[in-house]
Amino acid sequence: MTTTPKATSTDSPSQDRPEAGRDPAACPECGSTDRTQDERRGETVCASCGMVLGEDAIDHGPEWRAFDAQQRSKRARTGPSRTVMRHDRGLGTQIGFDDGQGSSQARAQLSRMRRYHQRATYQPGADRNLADALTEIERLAGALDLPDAVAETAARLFRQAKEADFLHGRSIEATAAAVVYAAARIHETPHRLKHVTEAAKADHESLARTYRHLNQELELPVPILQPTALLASVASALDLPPGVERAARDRIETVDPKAITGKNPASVAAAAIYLEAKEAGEDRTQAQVAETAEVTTVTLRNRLDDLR
DNA sequence: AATGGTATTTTGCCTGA
DNA sequence: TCAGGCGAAATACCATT
Repeated sequence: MTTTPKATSTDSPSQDRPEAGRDPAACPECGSTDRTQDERRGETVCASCGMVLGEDAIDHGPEWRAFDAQQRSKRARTGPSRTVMRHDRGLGTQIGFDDGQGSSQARAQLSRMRRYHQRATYQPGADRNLADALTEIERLAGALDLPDAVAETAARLFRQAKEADFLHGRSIEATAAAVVYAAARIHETPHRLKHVTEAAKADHESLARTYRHLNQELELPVPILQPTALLASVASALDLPPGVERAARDRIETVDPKAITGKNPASVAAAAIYLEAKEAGEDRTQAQVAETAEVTTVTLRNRLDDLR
């Protein structure tokens, strides 16, 4: 699930609120939401105080300008960007359909070439599997609302898995689901394995097993799930102001790691949110917080003890 | 009604046959 | 692939505010 900063959109923009940090889009230095782009340096700077808010912006546009279609086709030296989401990385050859001139014999030959080429491109076996898997990965990423970058990582992982002969004796579906889950973990886009299972064409059991093996075989760079990664979704689901989330983050970061390691990160996040909501006068009941974090009130209370 | 405590059961993960 | 062990979490039930 992507985070929706709901609170900011409902704030009336006409009202001047100088407190920094209230609005996550505001400049942390002076609170202004105005910003300018310095395209030469690739920086985003605050319009009122000049603080650099973002660096190394990537210019995705072409390095030339075209003023009409003719110029465009002349100046475009490249095809679409290579993508891991196509089984041939978008680099395939296609035989054109322009067979307007030439004998009927030549036309027939072209048509035959096209047909054979088509068959050769989608060769049965390996690439066929890959294409199927990529389709499934895209479908899952869509169903789970995952960003494109995650889907691309998933696709890359699947290629890796294939290279490593991981697929032998395993279902495409389970592996596809496993790489999607792995990619979500790698990108710290919190997603419960349970949710992936629901969207996947594989049962929880085999998915978990496949993921575990995948993790071992490819030695995936999966970071351990930090409670802080879950704060945003919990806070926004409870309609809490951004300040609560920030305070909760601080609290988790300053607590003795020994107190919370090995504990369900969702429960830690829930406890921090509960405490800070109360602190901010935005009381939520334990039951409410526990429910949104998908833990029980008992667990929540245990984490409250750990945090205080 | 919300919070907090406790005993017991369930669950998930790991390990080693 | 299975059993067994383990800690964490859930469940059920209680008391206190």
